[in-house]
Parts: sequence; C-alpha cells; structure tokens
Amino acid sequence: MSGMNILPEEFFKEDTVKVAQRLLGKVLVHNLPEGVSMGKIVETEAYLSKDDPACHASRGKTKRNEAMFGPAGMAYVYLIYGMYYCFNVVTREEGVGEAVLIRALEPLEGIQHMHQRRGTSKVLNLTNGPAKLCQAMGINKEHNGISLLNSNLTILDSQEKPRIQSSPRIGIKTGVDLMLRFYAAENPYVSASISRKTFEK
DNA sequence: GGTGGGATTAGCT
DNA sequence: GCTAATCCCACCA
Repeated sequence: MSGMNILPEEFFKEDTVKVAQRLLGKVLVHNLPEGVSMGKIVETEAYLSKDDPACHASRGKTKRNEAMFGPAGMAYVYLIYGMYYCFNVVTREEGVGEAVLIRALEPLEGIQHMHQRRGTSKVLNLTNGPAKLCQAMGINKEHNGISLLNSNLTILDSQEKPRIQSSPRIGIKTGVDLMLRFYAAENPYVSASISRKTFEK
C-alpha cells in the first residue's frame, strides 16, 4: 500500500523551510511495547543556521545542541523549562545545524495510551503543543540523537497535501519577524496559544 | 473567555 | 546565577 513508507534521508536533507512545509500531513510513529502510537503532523517550525538567533545552533555546537549538527533524519530532543521535552528532526547536511520543530499532531492511533501518558481526558489537548505531543507519544531525552530512518520512532510518508499557512514562531524572543511557523489550515489540533486570533484576524 | 504566575532542571555565561 | 523553541491552574470577567 502506498504512503506507508518511512521517509528517507533525502527527504530531510533538503532546504529546512521546504522540509518544514512538506512534513505537514506526514505521520509520526512510535512503536512501543504497549502498542503503537501515531499522529499526523499539523504544525512545524523551521530553525536555521544563518541569521536566526532563535536557533539553538546559532552560537555553535554545545553538549546540549550536538544532535542538531548530526545527519539529516536524526532526532534532536531537548529539555525545556526544566520539565518538558521538545522534538525536532535534523535537516540538511551533517554539521550545518538546522532542524524542524514538530509543534502539533492530530492523534491517529494509540489514543488510549496518549491519554494515559498525558493524564487528560480531552482529545484536543493531547498533542496540540510541542511538549504535549512528546508526552503523548512517549518521546523523551532517550530519543535525542537517534535516527528516525531505522528505529522504533519514525515518520511515514503520506499523499496528503494540506493547505499550508504560516506565521512567526511561538515562544521565542529573537527572530520573531521571520515567518517560519507552518501549520495545516483549519486543523483543530494546531497549538492553542496563538494561531487564529493574532494572525488570521 | 482571557491572563498572570509558578513549576523545575541542565547547561551556558 | 539565570534563563529557556512550555504547560497548567487559579483567578477574574
């Protein structure tokens, strides 16, 4: 059946903005002992190596951001605010230091497990934020630096082509003028805080 | 419906 | 010491 293939390295090696846009509609899959969890990617942000002070890689390689300089298709997972994780996919050539932050998913499978891991009864609140989706999908620091090309955490291809909208990125203090956030139009699972009010009014 | 503050930790400066 | 690509809850309207 078409559309069930794992995205290959070449997909992630491209221009980071293009990858961020093309990831919308693709399916993040985590195979766990208790069962598989899957969600359709509906919101992303691009982080660039040049002229982007908001990018973790902008001040060179450190222990924290090391995975961001890895090969295309590597996972970059970091701890934020001392208690949450955010999940990125590394893009371009090894050593460049660019990535796409996955900001929201539409839950597809393993929803009962997501409820358990999140501790919420509302489906809309399972994966509509970068730290929420990590908790729902069971993604944590152990996934930092692993390959999404051949592990139990992968991204599947899909023929879906959602209508794409863009905005500034969320939660950053620098680089706010750049339109590097992308999301599927009219999808209820895009992260709550901004989307409609500020930019679609 | 909207807002303001607290939680909590590793790594940078 | 201070901050961070966030989330949640209490409180006000």
